[in-house]
Amino acid sequence: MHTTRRMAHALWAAETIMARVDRTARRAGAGGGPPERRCAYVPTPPSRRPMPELPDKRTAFMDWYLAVVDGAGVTDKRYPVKGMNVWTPYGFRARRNLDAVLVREIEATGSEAVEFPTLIPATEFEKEKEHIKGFDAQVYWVTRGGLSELDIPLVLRPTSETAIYPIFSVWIRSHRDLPLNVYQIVNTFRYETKTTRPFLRVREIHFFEEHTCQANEAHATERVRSNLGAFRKMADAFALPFLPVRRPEWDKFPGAYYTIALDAPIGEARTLQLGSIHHYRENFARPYGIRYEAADGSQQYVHQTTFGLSERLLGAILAVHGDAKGAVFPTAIAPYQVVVIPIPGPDAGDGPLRTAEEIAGRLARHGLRVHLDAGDERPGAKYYRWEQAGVPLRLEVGRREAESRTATSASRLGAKGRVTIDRLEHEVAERLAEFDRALAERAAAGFAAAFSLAGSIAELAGSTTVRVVAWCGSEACGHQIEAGIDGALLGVPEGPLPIEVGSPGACVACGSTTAVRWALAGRPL
RNA sequence: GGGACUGUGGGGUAGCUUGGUCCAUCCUUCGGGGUUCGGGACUCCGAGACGCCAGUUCAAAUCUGGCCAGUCCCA
Repeated sequence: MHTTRRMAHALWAAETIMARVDRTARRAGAGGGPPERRCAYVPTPPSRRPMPELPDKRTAFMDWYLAVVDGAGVTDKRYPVKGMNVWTPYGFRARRNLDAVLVREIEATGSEAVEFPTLIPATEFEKEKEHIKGFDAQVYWVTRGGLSELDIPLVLRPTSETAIYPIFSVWIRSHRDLPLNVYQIVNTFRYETKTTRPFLRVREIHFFEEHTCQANEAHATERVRSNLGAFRKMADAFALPFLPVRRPEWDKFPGAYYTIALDAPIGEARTLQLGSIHHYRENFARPYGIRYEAADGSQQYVHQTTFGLSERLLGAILAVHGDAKGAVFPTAIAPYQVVVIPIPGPDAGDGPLRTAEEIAGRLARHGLRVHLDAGDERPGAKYYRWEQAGVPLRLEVGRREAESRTATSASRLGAKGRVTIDRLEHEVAERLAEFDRALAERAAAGFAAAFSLAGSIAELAGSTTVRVVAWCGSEACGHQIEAGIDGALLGVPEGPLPIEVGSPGACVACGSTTAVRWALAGRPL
């Protein structure tokens, strides 16, 4: 069996992790520490060696990104299927925290969780012509059940429109059933042929998708706006600046009336699509027969929207916030918001450890995600490790601190200080808030510097920022712009531009002055 | 879809040209002992690999073929 050895490796890895968890659990049991020690998985990068020098983020972005992801210990890439990675306990904490923010914000807009099956009959999948054409080359097929061929093959959902809409058509009878706003967080599958990257391009996608049905086009447009508002709040929580952009016709979601992509610039003219919001009009409602009886007795098709996000959002957070020391997690999703490190020392006794335990216990009871690192490593090694892992705040307790009832604090962004144990909860909350503010400022500065105006096609060559260009809207001109930047015409921003550029004059491609608007051009990852 | 290249312990590698010196090198990692502990400690002992299948040969990590997996470039 060709997979035997690699599967053995995978099993090995699983056993290693389980052994580590057991060991940690045993230690915690013996020590009787705070509850956080029960599953204190310390992210252990496959190699700690290359850390003194990460590749340069600006000039070798992808090398840097892969090293950061490795060092953060959030995923294990050794699973023997390309593009399918393992979430480690540490990484899964980040994902769960991220999902919690998505759920909170989407439910605040009146959406409810559902879950549809993973497999879709080919007959349903093929109902929407444009849609199947868009996904043709990317779907996994299930053609056998046990030993027999299936009479109707099944697809592993690449997205769930065609799984959900047949059911919508029986759920919806009357205008009183509208609007219908539901979302699910499930895994979807796309057979990527290009190189896969952890979180950014994967074959098994951890997918958030909202599907809604509205009475008419205006209501659907309103839902798109509402989704955009919800995403703004999510992005705020992650300190992640982005720009909503209406994709050009040739780049919209298959079957959509229009697509609004949520793009984040990540340096050197590169952009990362964080998610997308689609207005389908009646394009799916017609083939799937999703109709309702209006108040006046007439039969109407619903207008649908969808809103999709994935773990790529986590990749973007790592990509945007990470720096020369490794990952940086905003407190909203940090697996551990605070790590407490006791510093034993020859004449310190057990004061530092006891004080560190007290601190960790109190912060945990206060509702913070805190980790006590009382392992055998030397303090310096722990500092490096938790910096790589992106923990926002570190508290150090040595002899001096234990004696003076304080802790030394060090923000992942560099700010050092001291907290007094009397006012521990309050002061730590303050430090975390400061950290989030500083992180947002740093990201905002990067965002502001990520765009510039290009007055001609020639100027696009070798761009190091995302370019703002005047565009007449024609596809031919769009492709000329794409050739000029060796990337993509991202589309027309929804709302204000990120930089002040006045009003557009003539299209940079054809020189036309009619229907000219500002558009963005960049190199999507 | 077309082409080029790569596959050695958990991670990174040396060895491959010219088969034998290889019960496979070095770093890291992992387990155990001891000394340590305020920015990646040291030391002693131990563990772990030639992608898979065939072929050639006295002898294969090394040569040949097929397969599998992956990377890059082009479309």
